[in-house]
Amino acid sequence: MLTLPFEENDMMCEPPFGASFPRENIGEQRKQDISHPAPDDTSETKETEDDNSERDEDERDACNDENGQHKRRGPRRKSGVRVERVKMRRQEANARERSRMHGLNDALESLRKVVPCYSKTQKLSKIETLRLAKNYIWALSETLSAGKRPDLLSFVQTLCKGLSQPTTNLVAGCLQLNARNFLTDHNGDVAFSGRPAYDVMYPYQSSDMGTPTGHSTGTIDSTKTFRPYNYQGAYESYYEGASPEGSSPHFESPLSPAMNFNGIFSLKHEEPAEYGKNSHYGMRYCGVPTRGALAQNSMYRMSPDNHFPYDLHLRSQSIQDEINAPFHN
DNA sequence: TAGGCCATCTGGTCCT
DNA sequence: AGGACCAGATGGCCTA
Repeated sequence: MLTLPFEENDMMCEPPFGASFPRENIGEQRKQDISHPAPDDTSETKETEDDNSERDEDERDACNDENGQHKRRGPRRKSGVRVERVKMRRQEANARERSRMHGLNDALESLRKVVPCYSKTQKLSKIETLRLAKNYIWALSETLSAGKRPDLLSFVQTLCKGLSQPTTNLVAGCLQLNARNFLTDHNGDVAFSGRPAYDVMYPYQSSDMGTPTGHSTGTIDSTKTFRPYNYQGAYESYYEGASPEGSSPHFESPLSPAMNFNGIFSLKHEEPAEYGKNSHYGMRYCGVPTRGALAQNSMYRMSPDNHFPYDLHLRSQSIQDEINAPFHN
């Protein structure tokens, strides 16, 4: 049984109209008044109206029965069949609608996994996911057009534009968490200690990047301008001697987030098994470095010594404080 | 308890 | 006619 019995649905839809009527959408009420004849004092559905019409018909039948007896006429029976069919179609439509919404939610979940902050335990709301995704695209575009390495703080501030305070905190928390992987050196510059944040969150086999599963667009080909970059290999080799994860979160997963850049982003993320444990959130640096033409002025360029593509300027004070500053004004 | 978020139902509209 | 899409309504759940 996919839905509640029809009668129950009717009951659900029969609260007094005035009692539940919005709230704030006066303008929409006008719109609704145009498209929907205003119900008197109920929000009965069309189906209930059908039922009412049936009842009315019954009453008319009863009234028209000169003998004072209930008479069932032909058309009445036909109407019952029709109503049954309407009910069935309505239930089928409900099932389709549920399925459609599930598909939409699946897509949204996929989106959650490729935006910079993902937690299985503390999911971003739908609206925040969309906002963050938009900001993320915007931030990456800005960075690419700027042609230089982004400042982490400004990058995150762009990410957090328009986001709610809780989401901002979450994103900032992601960065702070992963910022622990970075230690400032004596010059105040940033040196990386341990695996890069991305890698920490998404460990994968080096070979996976070359042959990403799913919708990879980046065939490794030396003739191509862009080619998928093997984060793992580069970072592992570069930070080989660095301290291990230490206290940073470590997620064991054979899954690989394939990220290829071929003029467009092609992101693939599969959820690490350990993801979300201990309330850890992942900040993934989804910029894709190349060794080709783009690399010339790109912040994604991987220098010969394989520096981390992001120039991280971690100040003494909390990143989160700075990010949150606009909210306190 | 109020408010936010979500799933579901529902009817309207558009398209095939 | 029927399906897809959309938006409004509603109730449940959760959290501050």
